[in-house]
Amino acid sequence: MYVTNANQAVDMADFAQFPTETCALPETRLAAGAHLFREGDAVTRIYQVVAGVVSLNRLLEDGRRQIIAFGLPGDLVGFPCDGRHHTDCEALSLVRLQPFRITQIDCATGDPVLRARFMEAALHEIAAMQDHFMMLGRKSAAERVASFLIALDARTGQDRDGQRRVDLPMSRADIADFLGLTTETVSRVLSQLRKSRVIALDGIHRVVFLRPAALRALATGDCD
Amino acid sequence: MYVTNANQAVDMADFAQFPTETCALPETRLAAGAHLFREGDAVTRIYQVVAGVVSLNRLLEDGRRQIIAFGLPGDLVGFPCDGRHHTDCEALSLVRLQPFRITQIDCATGDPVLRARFMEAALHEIAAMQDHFMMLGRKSAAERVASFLIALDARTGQDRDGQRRVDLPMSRADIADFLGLTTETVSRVLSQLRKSRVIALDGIHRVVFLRPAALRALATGDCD
DNA sequence: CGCCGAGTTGACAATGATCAAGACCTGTGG
DNA sequence: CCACAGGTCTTGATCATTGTCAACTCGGCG
Repeated sequence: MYVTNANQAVDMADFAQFPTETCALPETRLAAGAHLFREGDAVTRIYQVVAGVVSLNRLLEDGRRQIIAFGLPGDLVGFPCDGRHHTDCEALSLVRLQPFRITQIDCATGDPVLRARFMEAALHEIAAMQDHFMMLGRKSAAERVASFLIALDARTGQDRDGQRRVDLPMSRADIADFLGLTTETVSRVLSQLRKSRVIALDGIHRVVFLRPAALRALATGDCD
Repeated sequence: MYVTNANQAVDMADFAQFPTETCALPETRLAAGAHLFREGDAVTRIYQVVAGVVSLNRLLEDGRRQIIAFGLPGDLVGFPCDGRHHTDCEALSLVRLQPFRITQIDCATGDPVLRARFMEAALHEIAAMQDHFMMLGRKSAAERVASFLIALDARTGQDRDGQRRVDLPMSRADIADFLGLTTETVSRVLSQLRKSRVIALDGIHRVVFLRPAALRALATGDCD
């Protein structure tokens, strides 16, 4: 999952399920904290997240971390480049994944339907990453957090009592590493949104949208 | 072109030329400042840069700009998503481009060889963008500029008198919008590198690498 | 020669990072 | 069921990096 402009829905979730019957590999399960693959690993499978959340990470030698994307249900993770993974993939919760053999995609012997869907997913991935660049390069801390909440809501938000609410299945540190901020800054922005009654926090890992319009304005910088 | 870690060569340039004979469309020429396409345009062609440089841009309503990537000779630009372009594409110099019909790629009627190369290019694009995330999210201004010079050198650098030298075909503002900085900061970092004898500036648009090792150390943060 | 845009440099401000302390969950064991 | 321990989260104080605003220089071109 990447963060997009408020007015652009993230549509990875709209993808039709991959045709599992054509290449039935058993579902993989992963406990929170476990790694599915690491940067540099040879790619033999790609995975569609069925349930739970994963993160795609890159590390710098000195420990700085950037989360490239979160993998939510419906997302495809593990795009190869020259046969290798270019990120770590870590489970943030109990995760279920549907694996697909890479051989079914990258050569002429594979399934054309699967290959076409894979191509489509890769192009969506590129478009989503392009949106995310704008955020990392040009948006303020408040804009980033607001954009993140809106994007997450578009993917996994629920209606309850006429209010949108969204779970944050990841830690503040994960959010910070995704947005290019520190945990302290993420925490401060959330507190500020809470104090200004734009959101409410229902426990640490659930956000209720009190004034969605204000949040949208914040995300796009229209509040000035 | 994206900026990668210093130790990872940008390899888009290694791609075999696309088989132009299979779908011979005439080369497109574009003057500096002209737009090849804009965000939202329907995608009918994708293009391989033959000569010159283009930039792929995204804009925020308030004018903030992020350059997603520079398109250097060999690079493929115009990846579609749901049939639309998701960035503007602007020529930064006189540019020559080889167009390809999108119909040859996205459906079963297309050329399999071309489609495979397109797939490969898309996956390389994803990997390159992942590298760039680390820079925008986690690197300091000096690290970004140093990384940028090294990445550009890997693509278009020349040897002369035993020294590497690289042209900067874009303005300081373009570099800033690519790196998520301001023109002033880019200028200051370049001045500082010049004063510390890491680089020399041979005119505004040419950099000579005096101490490449120091530049590499700077790019990866090893200088501390 | 003078103009004009791009680039550079300086002074200052602001945003977000860092460092530190305290509060709050959550799981474990008595 | 409660107490404790360890991590996560929040909040405050301070600092550093980078952005902003402004002045000035440089280089190309009429």
